[in-house]
Order: sequence, then structure tokens, then C-alpha cells
Amino acid sequence: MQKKVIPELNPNVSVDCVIFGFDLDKLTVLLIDRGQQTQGGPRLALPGNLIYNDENLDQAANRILNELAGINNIYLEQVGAFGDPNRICKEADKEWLQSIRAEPEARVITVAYYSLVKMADYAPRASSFAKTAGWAPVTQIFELAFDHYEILQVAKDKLRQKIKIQPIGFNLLPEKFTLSQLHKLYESILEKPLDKRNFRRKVQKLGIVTPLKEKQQGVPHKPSRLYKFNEEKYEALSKNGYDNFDF
Amino acid sequence: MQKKVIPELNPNVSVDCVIFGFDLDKLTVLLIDRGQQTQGGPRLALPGNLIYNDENLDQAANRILNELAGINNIYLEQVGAFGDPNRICKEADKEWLQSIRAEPEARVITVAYYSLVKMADYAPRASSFAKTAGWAPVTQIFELAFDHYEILQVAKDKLRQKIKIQPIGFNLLPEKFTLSQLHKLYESILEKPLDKRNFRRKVQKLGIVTPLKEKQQGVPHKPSRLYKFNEEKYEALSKNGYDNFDF
DNA sequence: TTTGAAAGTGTATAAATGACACGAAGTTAC
DNA sequence: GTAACTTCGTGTCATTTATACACTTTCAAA
Repeated sequence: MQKKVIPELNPNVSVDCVIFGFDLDKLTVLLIDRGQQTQGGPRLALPGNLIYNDENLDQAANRILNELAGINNIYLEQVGAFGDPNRICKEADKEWLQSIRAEPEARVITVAYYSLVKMADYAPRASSFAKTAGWAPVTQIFELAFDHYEILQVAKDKLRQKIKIQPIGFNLLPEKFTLSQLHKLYESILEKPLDKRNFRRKVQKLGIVTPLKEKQQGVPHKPSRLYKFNEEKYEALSKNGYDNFDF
Repeated sequence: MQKKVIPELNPNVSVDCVIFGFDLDKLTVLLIDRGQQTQGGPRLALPGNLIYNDENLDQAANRILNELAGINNIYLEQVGAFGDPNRICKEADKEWLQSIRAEPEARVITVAYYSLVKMADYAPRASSFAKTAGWAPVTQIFELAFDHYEILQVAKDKLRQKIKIQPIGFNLLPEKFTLSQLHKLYESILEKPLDKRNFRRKVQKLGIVTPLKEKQQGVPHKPSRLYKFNEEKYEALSKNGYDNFDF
């Protein structure tokens, strides 16, 4: 006695995505603008929506990113599940749900994901209920819809943990980059200054970057050497992690 | 126009708990036995069940642990959300759900938690739909209900990550313990041998253990000195982590 | 009293970390 | 064209940390 399963939205489970980018100077995150609510309240939100009953969570995240920001098929890592019964408490959020959901009062648990992408590859386009989508520097975000601000903080923590175990940057930087840019990337994720010389030494010893013969052009100061990632070394370290610190 | 919210089970979201213990020799995990199904298939499962709509996820986990194993109010960390549409695929699992759920066919996303407890403090008692509850060595578990085996593996990974950043043992060992027991605990979590002398040196330099004047009794060999945890140092390291490796 | 079994201890080598300052190479403004 | 500005790029030393490794001690049991 099987029920026939018709693909349908699950009213109780959503997915939200924290997509990090890097503008060569600071860490940014992709947000959608849901427009002004009559109640006021935050306009900006993480891209996210309810899942369908026939898709798994990763698939849902990728579908939603596509629908809301035109981003396709990227690798996502889970941040965690957020299920406070009061996570939908702001009036502006309730008003907004009235306009987009069939069951706006339903209890919703959300599963958050994060990812790192090259900003240049994903000029986000508005669509669906996102009036616009765009990149905002993480340091300039102070409130978001629902519990999205909290989710962002947890995602930043996860990223900060990850950076200690795996190399980061391949998915955030253009193909050719300078060590200063990589340095700034690490500083903006870790939110603290790192010694320039020690940073360079470490990166080079790890062997994840290869110097090119080219140099930066059009900068009003000494041009920097360009590097690319050494994919084999980078991959190896991504898989195995920095295996330091085995207790 | 508020709907009145009557506390009710959410048919789409469950919580499962991976409770680790340590029998002074190997890592164990708390499982419930749901009894023989007519279809055969695994009898053992992680303690877990659907959540209520008026409780958050952590509360749900604690409630369920209490109901299924008589464990109260412990600190839990999230493993992640598991939402494959086919995670309920074994015939034995479907049969079991028929017997305990109002909507046995519903799509269920589960949020997994893990925790570390002193086995002696929680002689698990059977109750609710758990015929019995008990501790099983993690190395002797080869299949479980639903996707619980996969959840267990991910929980083990999380624990292995955690141990590199924070001290572990306070919640797993009795008040007085030997360094060999702590050593074995680390080896069973990391699943590899650690050099005895280096381990002892490191633990003692961290300052998380304090030697007692007492020694082990009734062992058929040289008795070991007993230690207790230095709570301040342990707490400090739990909060701040081993701040090594700031890139 | 011998045997077995785990406890407990030290050193030397190699590697990683962290702190620190200045000349070089370009552009821009005058 | 020269001075001023900005970022690039580099090395050393002291300290700490990691790793590899073997033998004596202490107790209970046979």
C-alpha cells in the first residue's frame, strides 16, 4: 500500500545558503533583497526557501541558489540546522511569508549551507521573490531577516575552523592572484592581522602556490608577482587536511 | 489572525542522538533495541523520534533521550541534518514506522546530535518503544536502522575533529582515572596508536590533569597513579581551544 | 622466587613558530 | 626629472613543539 508521492513543497523544512565571495579586499556574502515591507524591518536575507519532498537537502540548496541568484551547481558544506520555534518572530518576516508561502504560519526548521565562490563567476541576478541579489561585505552586515544573522555568524565560525585544517582560496580568488590578496583573504576570514613574512613563508612551504612569470599591471606602486594554485598540492591538502596536531 | 498553536508532533522533522561513552577500554555508543521485525533487518537504532512543534531542536533531543533511555539534560552538539528522501528505505524500518507513527509514510528530515557521558551515570533503562537500551562498542557496530550507521560515522568524525581543538575526557571518565585510561580514550577516538611518553608529556604540560596521592587497587600488575581533571584549566581550554595553528 | 603485565620515565634531533626592519620598484604630483 | 608615496619582497635568530625511541620498576599470581 504505497502512497503515490507527488513532488510537493515540504512546509516544515527550508534551506538557507551562505555564499561567501572575496572582492580582493574583503570577505563578502550573497544576499537577496526582498524589498520594503510595510512594517519596516530588514530587507536583506540569505537566499533560501522550502524544500521539495523528492529532493535531498544539497539538491534543494542548489536549486534554490539557481532560482534566487542564478548560481548553478556549486559545492556546499552544511552549517547546521536551526530550529528555534521562534525563529520567525519579526513582523516584517511574518508579513513577507504571507506573501510567498502557502502555509505562512507553519513551523519551519532550516538547514543552512555555506560555500565559497569566485564573485566574478556569479554576477547574481535577481529572480523569483528576490527583488535583487548582490554581494555585501560581511563586516557591514548588522541585521538580516529571520535568524539569518545568527546563521551567518555560525557559518563564519565554520569557515574559520575549516581554514585551519584545509587550504582556502581556490574557490574565492581569480586564477592569477598575488600573495597579498591571499594574505588579505586569510586576514578577513580570521579577522586578525597575520605577519606578512611568516604568512608567505608558510604558504610557500605548503607548496599550494606556483609563481608565474607575470606581474600585476596598472597599479600605482611596485607591481606584485602573480601566482596560481598548484592543484595537486591543493587537492591533497584539501583531502587530508594539515595533519599537524595529532594530539 | 493568529492560529492557535496546539503542541503537536511535527511529522517531517526528527532528532537522533549519538551518545558516546567509554568503558575504560573502548569507545561505546548508546543504542536502543526496537525488537525483531517480521522482515528481519537491523534491530538496533540510535535513540531518536519526531519533534514537537513548540520545542527547539536541543530540547527535543533531551526530551527524547529521557523518554527512550532515561538520560536527562545533557549538553549536546549538533552533527548535522540528514535529509535524503530515501533514508527510510529498508523494509524493516518501514514496518517499524507503521507501528509507531501516525504518518509512517511522511518524508522525514533528521537532525543528529552527539554527546559524551560517563557510562556509569547513565545505566540506560528501556522505555517507550525501546525494548531495551544499552551500550555497544563502536568498533562492533556494522549496521543500524535507517541511515543511523552513516550518522554514527559522521558523529565519529566530528568527535575526532573536536578532540584536536578541545580537551576531551571530563565527560567520559570517572572522577579518578589513570593516564593510561585517558591515553586509551584518545586512541579509541583517533583510531590510531599514540606514543605513551609523548602523550603523557603533552597532557601534563597542558595542565588539565592533577595527580592524586592515591593509586589504583586490585590490579594484577604495578598499580597506576590516579589523576583528576583540573577543572579551571580544562574549562579554559574548552572555551578557547588549543589556539595553535593560527595559520 | 620466578614470571607476567603494565607503569613510569628522559634525551636528542628535527621542524615549526613568532618577532622583527629595510631597500626595491613602480606611479604620481610638482 | 626629482621628490614623495605606496606596496612589494626578503632573512635571521630564539623559542617552542614534534617525533622517535628502550629499559627499569612495581605489584600480583603462579
